[in-house]
Amino acid sequence: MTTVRIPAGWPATEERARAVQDELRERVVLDEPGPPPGTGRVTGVDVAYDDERDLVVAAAVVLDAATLDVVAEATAVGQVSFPYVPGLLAFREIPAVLAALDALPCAPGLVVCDGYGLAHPRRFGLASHLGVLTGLPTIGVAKNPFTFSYEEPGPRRGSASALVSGEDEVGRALRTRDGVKPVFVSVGHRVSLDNACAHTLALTPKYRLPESTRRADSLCRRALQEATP
DNA sequence: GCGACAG
DNA sequence: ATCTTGTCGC
Repeated sequence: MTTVRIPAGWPATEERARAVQDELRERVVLDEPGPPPGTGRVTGVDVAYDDERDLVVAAAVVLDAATLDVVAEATAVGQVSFPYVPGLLAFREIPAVLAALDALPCAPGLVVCDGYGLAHPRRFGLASHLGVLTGLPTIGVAKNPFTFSYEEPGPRRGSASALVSGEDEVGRALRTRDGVKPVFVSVGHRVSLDNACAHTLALTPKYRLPESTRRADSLCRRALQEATP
């Protein structure tokens, strides 16, 4: 397990963090379709915390997109770099996620984040931010609708409806399993919304959440246990 | 002003 | 995120 380094100039206040989002937002690429589902590699990233010691552990798990077999994995531990503030999640999670991605022995391909991308108060969520910093194609798959509204999609797997912020469609509520609560998909960087949903469906042959995030979630929890006496 | 609010 | 056992159902 490698160690997290907090990037130079990492914001220390909410005001500065919002300014960074407003600045980096300009660099998001939204006009690329992204890699075709079922090809190449897909990497799930997730983070776990120990609030007692202000510890954070991130995991990155690389899957073969066709078989969903694990190809590689890496973890990173470090000190928490920012409190949890709705809308500023990226500043809490990204340093650890970057360290885990750096520790991988191979290229990650498409990165699937636990959270949002475009669906964000300033249109620059975790997935967008990670995409801009790494240049990698990214998407966000969240478990909750955050502050957004949506119409309940149809009951079957594959049904989807718009995730709405005012006038804009910022993502999609996507049913990944029959009769189960939808997930909330949004674009991060260099991937279209249709393609992001197709990837999400390809990653959910058995469970509600993408196999990538399930793997990353269990790995970072295990690693946190081992890092905590 | 008050409440809600990804993880 | 995290605290947490058993339990209902395929």
